Amino acid sequence: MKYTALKGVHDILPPDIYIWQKAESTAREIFSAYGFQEIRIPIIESTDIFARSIGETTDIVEKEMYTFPDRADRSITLRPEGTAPVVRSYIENHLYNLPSPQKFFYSGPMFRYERPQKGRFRQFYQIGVEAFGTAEPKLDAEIISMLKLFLEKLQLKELKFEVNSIGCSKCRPDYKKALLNFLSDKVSDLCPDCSRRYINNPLRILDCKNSSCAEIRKGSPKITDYLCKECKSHFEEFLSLLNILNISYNINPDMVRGLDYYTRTTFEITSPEQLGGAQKTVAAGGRYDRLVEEFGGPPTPAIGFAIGMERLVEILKALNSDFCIPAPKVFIATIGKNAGLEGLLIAEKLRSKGIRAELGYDNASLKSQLRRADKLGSNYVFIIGDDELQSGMVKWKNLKDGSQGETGIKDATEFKGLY
RNA sequence: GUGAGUGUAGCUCAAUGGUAGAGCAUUGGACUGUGGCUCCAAGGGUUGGGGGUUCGAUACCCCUCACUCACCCCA
Repeated sequence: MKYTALKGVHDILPPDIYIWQKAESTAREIFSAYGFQEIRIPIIESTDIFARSIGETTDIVEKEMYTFPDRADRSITLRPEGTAPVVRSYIENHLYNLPSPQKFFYSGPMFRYERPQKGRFRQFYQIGVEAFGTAEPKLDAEIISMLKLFLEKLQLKELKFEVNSIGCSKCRPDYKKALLNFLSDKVSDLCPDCSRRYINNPLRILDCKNSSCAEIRKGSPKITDYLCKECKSHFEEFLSLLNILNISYNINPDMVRGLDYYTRTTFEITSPEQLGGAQKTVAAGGRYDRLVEEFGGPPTPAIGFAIGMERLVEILKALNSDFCIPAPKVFIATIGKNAGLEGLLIAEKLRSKGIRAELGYDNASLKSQLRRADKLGSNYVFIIGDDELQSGMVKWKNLKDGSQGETGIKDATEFKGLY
């Protein structure tokens, strides 16, 4: 094959596209009900927007970004995630002058240069939301509830909600110190990755899947025991609201998100492994109360999440949820040139009324036209040949029950079966 | 970046070193103007690419490319 898609990118074709559309329209419907408005952000940004927000030492920034110089030698990056561009836009367009909180959603492709596998791609799609301007835990709970409602609308019930609080700039250093202290005499027993993390990013040791590391960190201090007064009460209120909203969740004190900007609330929605492969996180997010300020905006607490569309769609397919594939209302089979013209006129009239009408082509035999009508799932066929032109009638046939009859050519477009 | 597996028809897969096949799909016919079911037929292949061993390679060896899965990381 001469031309193939690049590694880790893929075409989304029918019939899968209907699952995507269903997920997207459901997101729009639910998110709008919560007051989230769509914003469209660029796919390319200055590299430092991502480097500064996600964190210089994270894997995303260190080795996964599609970064290249443009013609004027500026460093450009294909967005690996949506939060940083939305924050940039929020500040650049002075959206903080609008009444708070401001709530947005976006949808589109993200890019990360990784080895592809099930549920992980170089170009992948996210639907994400970001809400700015209040630190109240009510917003955190509302957002989780919105996500739950969205998933329920799509008939997904087997997903698990995990929540945690990773504190703030005040309390996290204390916890980090306690963790380092706990691990100090065990560093040599950690896996090579984790001994590196001990230096750059000790919190990440918590979610290492290596079984010996899991053993070593048994009995390690928990972040939730080290939260400062404010973070602690924020977390407790958040949890009590989840209870009031009847949302079941696990507190997972080992869940550390991979991006540097997170503070306080973090959460993940995961699927059972048999549904989505090893990449089981379908949606994830958290608070980033300092990021707007760090980007040069006014101090503005914020929270958001992103849904991995490919992973979501994979689960929907595994669950065999049925999504309707649009079928034509009527297929117009014609025999001969004159009848072909008459069929074209009828089809055009129906289409202008928004009714999907298909035509037979290429002088195909009536049989093959009917076969095609059947394959398309058409409800009705109209049959027009010389006999019909003579008598001024159209033969109709209902392909679902096999009934047939005649109607005048003049009022074929009013045929009751089509409405 | 690391490791493993797989590449044969549009798809799913056979062919144990001896003439590349089946099912499904496609197109046509049986049924000259009536779909689905059935039967018949046809089209469709440089066996991913390159090299090697051999009288002979889809099969064995080497290289390469692609895909898949997993690690890592993340949505």
